[in-house]
Parts: sequence; structure tokens; C-alpha cells
Amino acid sequence: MEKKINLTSKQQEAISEIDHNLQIIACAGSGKTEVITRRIANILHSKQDIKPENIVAFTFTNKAAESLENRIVRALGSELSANIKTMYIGTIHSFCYNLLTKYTKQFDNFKILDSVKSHLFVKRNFKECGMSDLNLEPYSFNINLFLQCIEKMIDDYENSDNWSQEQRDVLNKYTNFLYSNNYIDFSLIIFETVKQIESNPEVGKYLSTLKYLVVDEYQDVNDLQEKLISHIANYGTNICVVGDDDQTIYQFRGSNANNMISFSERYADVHQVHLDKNFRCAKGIVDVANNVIKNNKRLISKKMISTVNESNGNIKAERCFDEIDEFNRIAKKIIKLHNSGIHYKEIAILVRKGKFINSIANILDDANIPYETDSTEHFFSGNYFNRFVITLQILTDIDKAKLYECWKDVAERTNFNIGFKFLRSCARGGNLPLSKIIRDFCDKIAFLDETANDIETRHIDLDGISKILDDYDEIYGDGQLSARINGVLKFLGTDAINEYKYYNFKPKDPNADNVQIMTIHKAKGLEFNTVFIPRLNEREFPTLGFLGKRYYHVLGGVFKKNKTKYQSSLEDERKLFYVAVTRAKQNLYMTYSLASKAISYFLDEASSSAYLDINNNDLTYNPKDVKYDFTKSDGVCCKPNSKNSNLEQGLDKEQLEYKEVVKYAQNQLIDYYNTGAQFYHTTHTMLSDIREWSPEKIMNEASNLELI
DNA sequence: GAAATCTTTATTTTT
DNA sequence: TAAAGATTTC
Repeated sequence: MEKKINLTSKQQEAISEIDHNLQIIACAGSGKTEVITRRIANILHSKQDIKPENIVAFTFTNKAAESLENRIVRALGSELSANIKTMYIGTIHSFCYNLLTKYTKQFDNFKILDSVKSHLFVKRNFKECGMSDLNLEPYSFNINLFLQCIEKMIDDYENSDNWSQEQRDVLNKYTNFLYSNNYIDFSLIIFETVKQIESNPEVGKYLSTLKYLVVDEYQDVNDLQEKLISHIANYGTNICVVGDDDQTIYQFRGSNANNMISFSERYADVHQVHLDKNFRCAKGIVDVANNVIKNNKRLISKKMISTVNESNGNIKAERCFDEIDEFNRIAKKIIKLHNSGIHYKEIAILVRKGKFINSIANILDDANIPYETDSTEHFFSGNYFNRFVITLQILTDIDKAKLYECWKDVAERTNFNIGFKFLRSCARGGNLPLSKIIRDFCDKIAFLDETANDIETRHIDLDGISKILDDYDEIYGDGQLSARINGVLKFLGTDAINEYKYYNFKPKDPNADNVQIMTIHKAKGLEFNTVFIPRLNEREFPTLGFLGKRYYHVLGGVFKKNKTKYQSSLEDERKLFYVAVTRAKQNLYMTYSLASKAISYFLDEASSSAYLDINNNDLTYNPKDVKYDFTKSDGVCCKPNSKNSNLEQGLDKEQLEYKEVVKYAQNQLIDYYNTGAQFYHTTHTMLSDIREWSPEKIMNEASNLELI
């Protein structure tokens, strides 16, 4: 957000409040980072005894930390920011890691297991980690499920008296085995830090030097993190929390908006400031967002106000045939916008589910629109991934022709021969790290030849595969080469794709002019001139969610009783929609499909805003040209007699079915199937049969009965 | 035509 | 594990 010269009185109030605990309730686009920045600058300017090292600022991500630090440096000027590095600006996790390594003997040279390495570590030592002691059936090898259980137990440790003895044993087994191998995971970092604060006077001494703590994105803090914050507050530290309970979107990780709501009750002497002016979004966009979020039961009442006066913005919703049609229309619209002078990088496509990113990317490829995404699915289906896999295979099964076949378009024959010779020598003996083998091979075949036209992709792909191989070798590096190759090939074939799903292999280039495709979660805190939100159908957004065996099925007991704690509700999905909408400065384009499920509730709710222009009518199609996939889920329609039916009660079967078929028809193939619905009602022909018919047949049958 | 049974398929992600 | 679609059985 550009720097605002004129501060509102509320912003000024927050910046000046440095003597009491402070809660800033900041709506989207309210310039909260600017306020935090200036407040910290204000502290350093007006309190001579406060040094940067007496201030701590928690951010949600490392990226956010970096940008906050840059802004503080700018705000302070060169003299005051000289020892800015002594101020802690970063995530809660790194803060805790620093404390543990600095103030404890036990953890002073521990390594962190991130989610990928945890996976590999547990896979290798599943018995020692206690995995076989939990009943994960029928998924006894679902490591993610096991790790989920561990994480929830750590979060809930306070109540461990209410767990079964077996569960306490499993957690002990897991932590002890990690610690005996000099590893710690992310949940344990905070857990152990809290323990240290409670017991280690050295840590207490350090905390008492902290005079100011600022917590950004406070609405997404979980209970363990909140405990840490309250411990710090006990040392007399001034606490300032900033957040918006309407933007809590990480409840599945334990984000607890109640922390936000009850802050002023739990902390002494709290001053509250509401920043309700949105400097980002045009009036219409704010109106749409307000009209949707008002359907949540909100405990902190507020109403966001747009201060953008130049235009009301363009807010459109469009009905499309299906998913692919939606993405094609988006591509067309992007070309139009770009021709009218909007940069690609000012355009974002925000999706509820990561799985759409790939097919959107393919369509943008076809339309020659440059884009950027950090979905790694793209990496695993990319040009070079499979070649690396084959190259690794060659190490256990020498096949020169096969190898040449896959590299011949990028390698000269002579270079290739040198590379092959090298691979053969690796296969014979030695124990080089796998990433070194691949890198050296690529070196020898001159893979990173600077004249290659896709040189950037080659660099990214080689870095990506190296990272995966290094992660693998960190856990399995002591094995025989052939065992490691077989293991890593298995990992690459199945688990790696899931484990690296949201990992950014590719550093973002801020100067590149690319359309941004990402999940809404990733768009938190960002803004774009134009935002597209596709797939606004029921059970897509809001998503159906909570399927599959979950941690509370495994753990049962108190975990089952409190399962809603991490479950996302309709209200949580609405918050996510709210976040997506408020990323847009000027243009907001939403699409939904006719040929799948019913229209999203949220689009319905948004339509109570006069600014939303819903285009339901321009859908012209020739039934002969359009192939509908009736084998897909039919959304609102399900068999009333089904055991699992979730249809509302209180209607008789016929009413119920008629209601459902009309709803189905309205949402799907309006004209033809509306007729189809009447036909159903009159003749009692099975709905499933009608859905097999062509539109022509329906029209024909219906006219025989004079239904049209 | 209804009921029972079988089959398929299941979010979001930071550190 | 559980929802919902598909298929079979009665």
C-alpha cells in the first residue's frame, strides 16, 4: 500500500498510544502495517530509555517480517535504525527457536524438522515415534494423520490429564525420540519455550528486558502462541495486538478468534482503536464485502467504510457452463484488461482449492498470458521433473539409450557421454549426496548452458529437485546408494507431491509482469487492481470439507468432544470469501458454473449489494455443441430414501423430490431442465433417467404432455 | 419403485 | 471416516 501522508485521527490515536496495552481492530486495507511501523518509530523517538532491543514484533510469516523491517528502517531514518537488527522482528516460531538455542543446553544445537522432513523421519522410524501405538486403521501408514494427532496433542497438552494413558505415552515416545536425534518440530518449539519461560530464570531475565511487544495478525494466533504472549506480558511488557476477527482463516491450524474478542478482558488497562476506513477497495467492493460478512454472527461489531472516491469499482458475477468455461472466460477478460492498460501483475486469480491452479495455468498458457504461481503441482508435472526421475533410475538400472532419449534435446552427444560416464561411476561406488550426483550430471551435460532459452526454468527445476533430494538424504543419507535410490523414487512417486504441495520452489520476482494465481489463504495481506474468484458453486466455495479419517477419530475422547475447535464452519468459509473480495482495489470478477453444483451462498448474499452486476442471461448455447457431464455430482439432488441423505425433514417424499428437481433444474440447465422438472413431477419418471436425456428429448417428451 | 449395497472420493498451510 | 453417487437387489 502506498504511503499515506495524512493519517486519520484513529490511526494517529493508535500510533500515539504507547503507555497502555493496545488492541487495534483493523479492517482490510486500513493501513495497519503503516500504523504499526509508525507506532514503533514513535516509541523510539519519544522514549529515550527504550532501545530497539527492548522491542519485539511478531509477524505471521517471514515475508511479512522482512517487509515490516524495511518499513521501520525507512520510518526511523539512518541514525535511529543503525542498530535495528537488535530489534526482534519475525515469526513467533523463530523467536522461540532463538530463545531455546540461546538459553537452554538441551536445545542449543537442535535441527528443525519441517513438514517434509517430519514425514520422512516418521516414515523411517514409525515404531520408535509411537506411530504403531495409535489406531490409524485403515490408514496405518498415513503419516500425515499421525503427525496431525501429535500436533493436536501438543496443542492440548494442558488437558493431558483427560487423555488416555496410551496417548500420553505416544506423545512422550515421539518427543523423546525426536530429542534423542537432536530434532525438534514446529509445534514443539513453542511448547518447549513456554515450558522454559515457566521454569528457567535466565529466560525470565531476558523477557524482563522486553518493554514492547507488537503482535500482527493477532486473529490467527493459536492457544499455545497466546499463552506465550501472556507469559511475556507477565514481565510487564506493553502489549499491542493488531488484527481483524473477520479475517480469521487459519482455524484449521488452531487460530482462535476468541483471543481477539476477549483480549480486553484478559489484559489489564487495554485501550481499543477501531480502524474502519478502507483505503484500498472501491466503494462497491467494500459494499459487497459488507453485505456478505454481515451474515456472520459477529461479536465485535463494525462496518468497513471505503475512502476510495475515484470510482465505485466494477463488480461482476458471471454464469458459465463449467469449470473450463469459467477459466476460459477469465483468460479472455484478462487479455481485455491488459489491452486497456492494466499490468498483468495487478491481476490475481484467487482459488479456494489449490487443485484448480494447474488447470487455470494450462488455460493461461494456451492464451499466452504470463502468470506466476507457487503451486508445486506445476513443478511435478513440469518439463524436467521426469527426466530427473529417470536419471536417478539409471543409477540402479544402467540403460544408456533410455537416458539419452530423455536428455538428447538439451545435451550435446559428447557432453552426454561424459555425463553418462559420471553416472556409471557413481553407480559403482562412493556415497555422494543424491543432489550432488544430479547437479554434477547436469553440469557435465551442460544443462545450465546460459544460451538455453528456458534457462530460468532449468535453474528453478534443478534447485527444486536438489532440495527434495537433500531433504531425503538428511533422513536416509546413511543408507546404501541403491536403497536410497529406490526409496527416493518411491518418495518422488507418491509422497513428495503431497508433501511439497505448498512449498515455494520458485522465488517470486517482484519486477516480472505476471498474473498471480494462488489460493485465497496465500493472498492474505496482498492487494490487486483486479481479482478473479472462480468456482463459486456450492461445495466448492463454501467447500464441503471434513471428509476422511481425522485426528479426532483416532484420538477420540476429549479430542472428539472438542473437534469443532479446528473445524471450519460456514462462517469461517464466509470469512475466507470476505478476504478474497477485499483483495480487490477496483475490479472484482466472480464466476460460477451451470453444469455442476448450485450457486454459492456467498454470491447470493453478495447480490444484496446494488453494486454487484450478476450476468445470468448472456448464456447462449447450442445443445448440440455442449457436452454436459451428467455423471458428475448433481449437487442439490440426492435420493430422499438414501440412508445418508441430508435432505431437510418435514416434507413428504413427493414434495421433497419435486423441490429438489426444480432446484436442480434451475441451477443447471435452466430452460430444458425446468421443463424436465415439470415432466418429472407429472409423470414420476426417475430424475436419474431424465438426466440421461438430451435437451431435445426432454423438450420432445414434455411437448407430448403439453408441459410447454 | 424403494431399499440395500457397493464404489469413489474427500481443504486450507505457516514455521 | 463419511458423504454421495452408482449399481444391484428385492
